[in-house]
Amino acid sequence: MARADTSRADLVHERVRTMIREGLLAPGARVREADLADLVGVSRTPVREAISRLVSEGQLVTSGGRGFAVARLDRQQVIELYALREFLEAASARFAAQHASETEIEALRELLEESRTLARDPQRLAVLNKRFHAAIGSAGHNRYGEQALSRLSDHLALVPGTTFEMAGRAEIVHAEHTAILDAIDDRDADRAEAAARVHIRQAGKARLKLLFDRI
Amino acid sequence: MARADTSRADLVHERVRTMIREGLLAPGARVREADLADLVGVSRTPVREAISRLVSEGQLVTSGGRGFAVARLDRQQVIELYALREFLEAASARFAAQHASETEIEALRELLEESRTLARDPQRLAVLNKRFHAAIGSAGHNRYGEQALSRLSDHLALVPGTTFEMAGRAEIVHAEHTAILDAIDDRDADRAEAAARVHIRQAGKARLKLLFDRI
DNA sequence: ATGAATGGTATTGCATGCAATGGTGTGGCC
DNA sequence: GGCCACACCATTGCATGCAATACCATTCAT
Repeated sequence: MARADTSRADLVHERVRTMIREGLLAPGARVREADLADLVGVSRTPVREAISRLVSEGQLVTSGGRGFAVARLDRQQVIELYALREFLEAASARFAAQHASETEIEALRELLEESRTLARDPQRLAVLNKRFHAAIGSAGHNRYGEQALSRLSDHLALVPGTTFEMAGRAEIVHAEHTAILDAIDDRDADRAEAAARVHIRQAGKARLKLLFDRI
Repeated sequence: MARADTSRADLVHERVRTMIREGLLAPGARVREADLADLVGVSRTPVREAISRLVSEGQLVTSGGRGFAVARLDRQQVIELYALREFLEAASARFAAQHASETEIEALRELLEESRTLARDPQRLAVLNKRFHAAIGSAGHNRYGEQALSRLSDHLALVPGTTFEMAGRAEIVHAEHTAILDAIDDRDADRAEAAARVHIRQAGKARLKLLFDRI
């Protein structure tokens, strides 16, 4: 079985990522090789490969001497994460302004419409928000940028809560997203980059405020 | 043996990275699990973990149905790499301007001096150049930024040749590095960011020219 | 009652063995 | 002489088994 479009290790890796993203595996939660092996129905060997990758990616940490745990970010890490995100989203927006196809821009427009009209609850808005940023990343047609962004998004999933719980946040985000998309649509790379940067700076501020209030 | 400061998988991973960085493993070179296991003196299990990580990082690719090979970047990938690098180095420079200690700035100054006075051959200059950029990354005190930069540097190692082979390149690089460091020293984040961006754009142009000429 | 020592146990780290797969070389046939 | 088929072999994917370790609970002594 030297071939398989997706190895069992990939399966486990993806499964854990999803579980973290969906909150089934919260920061600090313990992760055991044998448990994962049972859950996915494979032996410990591919599980180890997946875990090894997740540790090197920073999603899991080796918990003392006793197994692994989902990483838990401290305040400083969240600050650093958003500081870098400012640049990565700015890069994405610029690339999208330069390289997005008309179809991709339309898809972005639809995502924006959906979050404005259909979505009310914070959870759904948070999902749509993630999709919007991922779609910009993919519209930039830069493999390295997209991968860096996807990894950063994995790390963001380790920060508890969503800023969409805050009153008025949805409207602000919508306005900022619109500004980014309009700039991309106009093929104005500088403006797209600047708009993305402003957006992430505001998002970071909101996030830290939320984190500070609830801790 | 549930504890070891560095597992055998880490050892293999680091070893391969180093071999690629130092050119012992050129892009396209075949990589076999058993060979690596013999080389490092471990069994195939930790080797597989390391390879799995290297593949997910993009350093290795699964070569058809037959084993692995060191990744080979095409022209488009090099373009994308430098497009992203512009942003990551800009981020690094900004962070360094904001957070570098005086000691770190002094170390940067010394690296610059060394490459101006001591180094003549392209290989040595390329090494010093890498160290300079890595030092800026580390002086920024942003874990995520530093890791993203280190990963990008691994990818750069997959591009053959060095621009320091080009006549007059050393002087240009030195001037641009000086501009970045001066801005960091002045704690002028905007200027540092802009200078880094200009530098990488020029570096990218030089790199593509070199690649185009030799292919 | 509290602290320290000790044995048991949960859990990882690694090696080995086996099966599956795809390429590669060889021989036969047209 | 060229082409196709077949068998072999190299190489990976995975499961299992064993050893080592650090935690945890329990017990004993003070």
